[in-house]
Amino acid sequence: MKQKPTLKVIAKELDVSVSTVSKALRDSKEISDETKQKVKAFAKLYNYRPNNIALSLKNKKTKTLGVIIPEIVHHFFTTVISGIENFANDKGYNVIVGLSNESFKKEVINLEMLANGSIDGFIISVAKETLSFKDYHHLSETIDQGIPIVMFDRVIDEIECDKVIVDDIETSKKAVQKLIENKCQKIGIISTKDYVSVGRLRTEGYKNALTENNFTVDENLILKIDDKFNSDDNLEFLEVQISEYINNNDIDGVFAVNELYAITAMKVARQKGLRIPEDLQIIGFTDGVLSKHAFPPLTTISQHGFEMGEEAAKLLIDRLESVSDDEENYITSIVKTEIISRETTKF
Amino acid sequence: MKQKPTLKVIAKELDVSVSTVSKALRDSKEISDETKQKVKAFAKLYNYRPNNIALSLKNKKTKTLGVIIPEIVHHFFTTVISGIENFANDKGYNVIVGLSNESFKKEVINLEMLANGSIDGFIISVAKETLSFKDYHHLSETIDQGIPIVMFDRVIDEIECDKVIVDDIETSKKAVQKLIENKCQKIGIISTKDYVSVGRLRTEGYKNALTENNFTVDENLILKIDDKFNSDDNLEFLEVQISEYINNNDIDGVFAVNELYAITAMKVARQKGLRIPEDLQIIGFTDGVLSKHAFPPLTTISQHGFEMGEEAAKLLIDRLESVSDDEENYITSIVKTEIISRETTKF
DNA sequence: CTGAAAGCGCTAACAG
DNA sequence: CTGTTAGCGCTTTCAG
Repeated sequence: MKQKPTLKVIAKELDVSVSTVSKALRDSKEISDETKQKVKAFAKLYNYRPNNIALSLKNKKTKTLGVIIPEIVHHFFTTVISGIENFANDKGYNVIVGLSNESFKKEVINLEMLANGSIDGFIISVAKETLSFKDYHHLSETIDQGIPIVMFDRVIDEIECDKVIVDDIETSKKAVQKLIENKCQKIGIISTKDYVSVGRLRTEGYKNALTENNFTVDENLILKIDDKFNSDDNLEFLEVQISEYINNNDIDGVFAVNELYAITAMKVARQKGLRIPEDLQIIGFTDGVLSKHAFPPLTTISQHGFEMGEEAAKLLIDRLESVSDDEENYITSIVKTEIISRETTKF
Repeated sequence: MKQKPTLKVIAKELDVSVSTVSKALRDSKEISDETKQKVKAFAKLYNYRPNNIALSLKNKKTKTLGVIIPEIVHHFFTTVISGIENFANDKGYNVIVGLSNESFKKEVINLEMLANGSIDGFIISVAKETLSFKDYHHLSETIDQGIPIVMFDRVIDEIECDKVIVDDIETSKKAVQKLIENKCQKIGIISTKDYVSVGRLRTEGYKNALTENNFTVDENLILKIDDKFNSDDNLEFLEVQISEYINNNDIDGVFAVNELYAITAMKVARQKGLRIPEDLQIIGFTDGVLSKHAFPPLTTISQHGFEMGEEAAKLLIDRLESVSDDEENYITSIVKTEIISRETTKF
């Protein structure tokens, strides 16, 4: 087992000083070509690589980003991470991921663990529990300490920071619009509780589309699923809620706020003997594996998670590397969505 | 924006030395209760937290694990990460993820980027390209440098290190056995090219089951999909390969080496007018969202990714924290699998 | 052109 | 009981 060489050992070996080695390797013009050659050759031979930790300590920056998400077993978040990784790596940054499992406490712990020098900034999608508690002190405190945060997807209006979102209202409106154009008469929405910003906004878009088309908004047609916790844990619970909803309401079109809800609605509807899309048209949100491989393949709104990730990483790195502290100059970036028409809608 | 306090500022503020503060905070018995009280109160007030980077530099360990996987947009890997995170966090470790995108080069870069002090050890599932190139120098070199590696799922026999795998041969045998018991007469397998260890082994298990039951092994019934790259990128290619295979072979049972292959086979078979499970029974490998939400829900082998992740993290942390360097004492841990019977098999 | 020294934040051996 | 010092690996003045 051969140890990693340090500047010190190279210096000793070559009988020069540490600072000479350091300078030679960074091609300082203070150093003679001869020594440079010698040092570089030696360094290459022994495969010298500067120690990241030492650099971090010295430079007060780690070149790593902390990403905190509610859960990783989720196609959307996973594509976002890909986007972040992709952009960050190109810029020489690493990515540490922390999972909150939708828990406020775990989110706080993760944040604190990483805020002590491990990372330069955060990219975060807030846990449902945090949203429902409305306790954001951990977030404002880290920003206060000079660690920038970029929020994506589930954002908090009260916190000032860079954000990347989808235009939930507008997008949802378009989806419902499509259902209306497809001759649906009674259109429902399967959403989340209102404290989840995306659920609230998408519901708003749904309502907007209805009123603009002179449909009346029937609150009974708005199902707000209660799943504070990992949705995989209570699949059956989800199913009964949706099943009840579909049985009690004679809808012919439904907009679901995420893939899982859409898929489940489809399953339940089929059990009830409804044909899709003839009897019931369905549009989901988030274009993941489930939608693509569902039977029939689901018409859905593509959220472009990869681009969101890239954009979030870009905003964060820009802020980290900008010389000026434009504290007030926060930007919220809206990434485009598109409807991918597959087979759960007539057109 | 209030700066993070350091020992130094606390020391100055309280007019004691840095080491006194350090010792007081760690409850050293060298320090008087009075000073301890004072220091701790102050530290709490200003929310002091030791700087991770400084600790890392001092201790020569970072308490973070590097996880390198081929792609993150993949349910199995994602559950493994969850397992790793879960175990690692409990032990006070963080997790950095690197994605190789199945590329040899990116794998090497990721490894090198992190091996320079950023992490204490690696957990890795090897990229397909690396497997096919058979170039493992980056792996042996990092082990050589004293950085332990734990491989999972896609492992390399030639490299000595801890490993976490599933008993692919035995498990696949059981799956095929089930098909035989379900009265399938002509059973095929949809696998990967042989350089992917799991594909090779699962094919071996398939053959074993057949011969043990006095079936003849027909090489035509063994489809080896060629997808060096991200399978999402060439879905259609996958589909034509499987479609051709199903059309040319009159099989009534098929074992697919992963979810996607199984789902695709199902889709293709249905297009061909085959009823499932009446005309064709299908068993997949890896219990992910696709299998669960497929129509009909897929009978599959649960690979227990979460447990694999936990086990990998455990092996790595054990090795990191063990005093003795049991270089030779590598262990390969086999995690159990189980067949989850759903609706693509008769029983 | 080269080296000594200081410092990033922290710990620990050693003096006092 | 408290402080000084050295050192982790590196960069960067500042002297020489």
